[in-house]
Amino acid sequence: MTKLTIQQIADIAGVNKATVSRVLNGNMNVSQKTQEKVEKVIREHNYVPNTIARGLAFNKTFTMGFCHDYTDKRAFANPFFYKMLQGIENVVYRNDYLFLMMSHPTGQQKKSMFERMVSEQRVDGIILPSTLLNDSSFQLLTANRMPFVVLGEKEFAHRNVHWVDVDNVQAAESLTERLIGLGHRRIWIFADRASIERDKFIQDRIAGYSNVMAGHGLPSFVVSRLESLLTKESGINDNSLLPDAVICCTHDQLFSILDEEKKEGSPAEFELATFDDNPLFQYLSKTVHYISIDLEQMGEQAATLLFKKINQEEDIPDMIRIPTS
Amino acid sequence: MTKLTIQQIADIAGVNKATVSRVLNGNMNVSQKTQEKVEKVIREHNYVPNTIARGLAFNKTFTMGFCHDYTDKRAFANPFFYKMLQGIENVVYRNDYLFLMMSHPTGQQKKSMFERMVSEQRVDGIILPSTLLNDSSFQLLTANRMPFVVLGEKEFAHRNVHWVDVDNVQAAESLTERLIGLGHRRIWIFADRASIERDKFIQDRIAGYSNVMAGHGLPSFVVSRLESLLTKESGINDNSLLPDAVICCTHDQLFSILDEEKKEGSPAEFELATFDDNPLFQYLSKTVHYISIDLEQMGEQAATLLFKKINQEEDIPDMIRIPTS
DNA sequence: GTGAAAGCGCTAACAC
DNA sequence: GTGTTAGCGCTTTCAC
Repeated sequence: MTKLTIQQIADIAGVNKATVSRVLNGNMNVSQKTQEKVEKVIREHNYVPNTIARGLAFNKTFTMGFCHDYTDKRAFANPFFYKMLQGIENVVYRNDYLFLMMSHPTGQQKKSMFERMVSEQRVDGIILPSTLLNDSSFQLLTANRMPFVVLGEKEFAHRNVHWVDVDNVQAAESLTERLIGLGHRRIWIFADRASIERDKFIQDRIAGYSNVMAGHGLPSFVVSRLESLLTKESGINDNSLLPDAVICCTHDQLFSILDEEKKEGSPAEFELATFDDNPLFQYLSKTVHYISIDLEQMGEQAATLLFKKINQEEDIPDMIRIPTS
Repeated sequence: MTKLTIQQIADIAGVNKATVSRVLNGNMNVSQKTQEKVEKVIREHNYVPNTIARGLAFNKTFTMGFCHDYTDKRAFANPFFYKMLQGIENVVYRNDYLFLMMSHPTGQQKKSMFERMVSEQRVDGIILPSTLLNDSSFQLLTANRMPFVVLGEKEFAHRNVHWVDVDNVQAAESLTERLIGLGHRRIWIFADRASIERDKFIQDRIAGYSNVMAGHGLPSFVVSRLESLLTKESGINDNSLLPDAVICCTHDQLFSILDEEKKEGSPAEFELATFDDNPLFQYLSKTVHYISIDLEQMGEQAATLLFKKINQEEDIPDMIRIPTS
């Protein structure tokens, strides 16, 4: 049994292939009787139309792509990343599209799958993480008139680029409120100096933290040196001068504190908090407070936005912020 | 600048589109002069042929797919998984194919992307993990004459299925040799009862371990209860009756031992060993010996095998075993 | 060596 | 309501 074509179905049903096409596409100009007859044949023969040919006729692929860089292991290690993919798929489904993933490894001489997919027009639109948006990928996308949506922090400034990102200010606010609610008063925030200047999301997190601290009449402390957090090296013995809780802006920082504690042998006397969950947390001796981000919603928003671009709708928001909980 | 077609290139170059096609496909029936002229136009206009149309003419997609189940987070959490994808891409490249990934989540009512990709013939072949091969996926693949290769342990017995797997016997042998080389003599192997009976890869690992132990005149101990490994509950105080090294057949078991040690507060006095690396290992207080598997090679082998099937070559091996180091 | 024309499987504009 | 035909962008006979 070789793959059936629309012509064969038409022959079996004793109609023209155009009629079969009409049935397939829910065109109303078909009599009840013919429709049922054709549907019966389709069902009995398990006929599935060839989307390649369909795409050629429509000049569409009915496919949405997601691009990742698998040299960036962090994303994949995060199980919530899959929640986001799930969110995208939900929306892709509703639009009867296919969803596929492709790679765009950094630092390769040959064309990445991303570059090929875009230049060969194998997808109607692409979702990509902000880490992959740079001059060259932007050029490629626009030169090929490929609609795209970016996930993550907005580093690459350009008009006509659409973003979906987490609301980091709000996230930091909620997290700080939570720690205060737990009775903490000497809450510090830990971020490295370079990223404070460079990364918008770090600045947002610090801003959210400061807002809440100020609102409660508490002082803010932004520290960027690991040593200042640890009793021994700071030489401070008076615990009241040290934090009772530390918010780490990134997971790397959180782990650096834990590593240091392990080396010193004695756990510092403060609680830890950070953004987003991590599968490692359950294996740690210390409890880590974190604020979780609804990545499924983030995926859904990104896909919805991309469909709007694909369908050339008006009034597309430049940026969507996902709240946290 | 809208997307160029072969016809436009032909017009610009002042030749027939068939000639352009011949140039694109390296057909030799083109004069040196014409060829250079056409190539120049192609280069100057950055023309990339539409693979969808190309595929329609060839009745091929020039695309290889990889299917995963993102409800199974283990695979993705393992950074070496990407080494495998890299291996696949290497081979896919050499064959001038595209490579894409799709999902096949378990327990969904609607058709998965995998099911759609297969039934709509969007790929020429598929690589899938053994966890996803079952009666229904097998049916679908064969009904659509879709070539496929399975990665991982051979659970689903069926003629005409091709597998690429790790050589678990050899892996266990190397690991055991290593531990003996480190001076260990009372080496035990830990595997849960159900999987000893059910899983071929566990049986292979135990076999490899037993071979080497026997070869050194040492006794083999296969244990499947956690308690028998831990001093306190076994009530044994004589350390010489307990192991000095334990090989865990799975990472789950390794972590169950670590959890138990943490609860008891005192680390057991034996070393741990297992198969395959894990990003968590560096965060553990205890050193874990492991044997690493060349997943890049595994990916390459799988893709090579799949191309052989796609090209309907003869003499395709049913199964390829990847050695470990 | 090159061009003209048919065809891959499908959709859509136009007849009837 | 249904059939006919042209065409999506490409490859591939088959002429010349």
